[in-house]
Amino acid sequence: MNPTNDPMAPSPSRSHPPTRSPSPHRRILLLDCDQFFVQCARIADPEGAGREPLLLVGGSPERRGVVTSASYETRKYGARSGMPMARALRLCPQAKVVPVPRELCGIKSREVRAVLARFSPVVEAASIDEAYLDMTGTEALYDDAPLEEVARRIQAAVREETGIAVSLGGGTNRLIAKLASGLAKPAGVHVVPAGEEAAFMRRFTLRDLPGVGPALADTLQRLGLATVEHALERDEAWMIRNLGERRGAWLYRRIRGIDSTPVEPYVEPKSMSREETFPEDIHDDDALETELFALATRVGADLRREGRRARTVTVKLRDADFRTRQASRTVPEPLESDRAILAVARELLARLRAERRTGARLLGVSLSQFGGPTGGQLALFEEEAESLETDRDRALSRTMDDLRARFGPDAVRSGRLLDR
DNA sequence: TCTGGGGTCCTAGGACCC
DNA sequence: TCTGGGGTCCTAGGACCC
Repeated sequence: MNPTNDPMAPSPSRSHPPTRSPSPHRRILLLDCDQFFVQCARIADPEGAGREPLLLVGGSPERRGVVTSASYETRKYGARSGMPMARALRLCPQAKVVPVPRELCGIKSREVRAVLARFSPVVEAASIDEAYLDMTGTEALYDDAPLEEVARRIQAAVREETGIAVSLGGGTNRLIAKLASGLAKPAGVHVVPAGEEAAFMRRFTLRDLPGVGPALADTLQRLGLATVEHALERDEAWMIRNLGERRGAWLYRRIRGIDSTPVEPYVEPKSMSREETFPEDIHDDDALETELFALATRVGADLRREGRRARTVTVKLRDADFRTRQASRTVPEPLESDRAILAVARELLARLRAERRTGARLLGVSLSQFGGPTGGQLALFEEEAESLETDRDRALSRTMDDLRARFGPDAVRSGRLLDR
């Protein structure tokens, strides 16, 4: 099967400028900032972090932190992002540990995106340090230069204007671009020509594929499959029999380099959350409620800042033994006030605590189901909705937001919003 | 080794409706 | 009395990504 003839591929028109020679396939780039948080930490502190090759960016071991980004030099010792900082430091004791420079990372990320916006009208920020660009139909803009040449221009512009070193992968779809970017690092460009997708895929292990994590890799290993090469020998029916309808069909396409997922400039968020891992487990219910209050008001402020309301509140609790449990409740009328969010969250936390009473390692509050009320059932629950949140609650939360905006986050010590 | 914080998507069962 | 199928919503848990 030829991935470039994928009938699911979106038409390349959209808002693109007219093109002299419309290409029969898409041209997709993935830009990935090299060790992004390490680069930001070095820009933030040129004299300190900037001069230290052995640099680990992330949470301190005392706070049970993990590595957010490990410098290339520390990776030689086995340090990796996502690893507990305590372990990374055992592997590389000479390393300097610095916290993530959050604000600067946000600034740099926006700067990079601003550069990319000049190169394509279709840019999707996949994460703080990654973006997909759909370059389909922009050939004329770049004098029909090959995709690789365009990628190098983007790379140079980003470096010049933001000081951030990036790698780019390119191909006829997102999967190919993503895998190619891995080969491009550090500070390189790798473009897979149209028509060579299937051959390109043969070099990877199954675990290399985005979407294949430890669990699926394990399952596949038990089925006798470790590499793309191996998996290509099985037909689709075999995949579906062993992995299920959806996953089987998905993997069958994936190992052939087929991916019709479009590049989407903006996707509405579906949830927002705040959570915290405590330096030490919390056993006391009152202390836990104090943390719940802080988290609920933070996520509530986030919600109102985005002008949203939410119908579902979820409380997440991680016990001392790392078992994670959650409880959620969906109400008929969307909420936005701290008092209402907190009222639901307290009830959910009480339920989780009643089911299992051990030390709490992590607590989180998440909001989802944004938007209007459900139809139909509305009348039935009007009274309950009214008791959950009143105009007065909403007004109070907005006032608090204003005060914090004017006088700082600690301006208002709102004692017991809990009790009205 | 001792495991962050912010997300997305999928599955599966039960309730409820037609 | 016993037995349908499909759709949607809600809840809980898990996999996965950066």
